[in-house]
Amino acid sequence: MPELPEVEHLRRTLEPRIVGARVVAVDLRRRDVLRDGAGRRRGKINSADLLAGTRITQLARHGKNLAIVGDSGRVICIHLGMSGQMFVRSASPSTPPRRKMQRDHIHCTWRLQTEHGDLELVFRDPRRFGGIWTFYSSDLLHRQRLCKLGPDALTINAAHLQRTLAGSDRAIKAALLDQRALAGVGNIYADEALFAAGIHPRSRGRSIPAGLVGSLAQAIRSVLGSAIKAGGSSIRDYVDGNGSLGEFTIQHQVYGRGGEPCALCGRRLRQSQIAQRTTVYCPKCQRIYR
DNA sequence: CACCACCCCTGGACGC
DNA sequence: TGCGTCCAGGGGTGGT
Repeated sequence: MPELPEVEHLRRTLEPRIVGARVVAVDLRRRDVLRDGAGRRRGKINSADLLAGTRITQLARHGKNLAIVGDSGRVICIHLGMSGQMFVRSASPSTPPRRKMQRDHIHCTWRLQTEHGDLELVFRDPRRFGGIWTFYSSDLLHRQRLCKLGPDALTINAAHLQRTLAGSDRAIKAALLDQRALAGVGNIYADEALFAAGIHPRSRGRSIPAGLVGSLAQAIRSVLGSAIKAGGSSIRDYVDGNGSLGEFTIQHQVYGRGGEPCALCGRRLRQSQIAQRTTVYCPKCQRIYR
């Protein structure tokens, strides 16, 4: 399940391969992965909306969103949801015949001309929680979509996190998952950052001492930063821009380890539901502030 | 406004 | 082996 580190690693692996490439054709196999604000996109779509005819100039990321910018000014924004993948493969000489039943879950492909030959960029998403948004300009991407998100979690500082949490009555875990407050943290890294900062996930935001909010901001940056270095967590469906599984090197301290002993104190890690998400924490190392 | 439950969707794990 | 059931979760929507 891709969160910020996986999307950033994806951006870094795609960038050297596709920036500078020309998009010569787009094959949209499933229209309903195209989104427009809220739900499925209505109305006509032409391939220029999906960057056909442009040269890719830039890959950008905010939170879990990946933006691909073309020299026409147009931008597509990809969100991987739970099971989305973007990867590059060598282009087949001719388009294979489309089967009646599409079972590979590949919803869109872009044929790219590069100085090293033809490539195919692929968007695949079995569970279809992800999607593709199209914009006429970077400016519109920001004004219509990214403006709804909080600051990127990699750059979060104590002052901003403090401001966000100041009036919050809800569980800190729920606040960290709220992309309007902070963009990029998902279930895995929320649990890991709270463990690293020694804060119980059910603590109320407003009750956490300011100094500890600073430690939490630091923990968020640090947990995300080391996950990026390791190439993402590679749980389940994640692959990078080359289609490779990640390193599997990240040792999660709490995520997915309910019932196992805490790495610090040896107590059994507890598991419960907070904000509709499975949450794992150490009842001894993580203090609750009510 | 703040917060929360529900829903979308599929593959994989598990029980029988 | 095969089938049914349950579960994972990001984020939008609608209710309180």
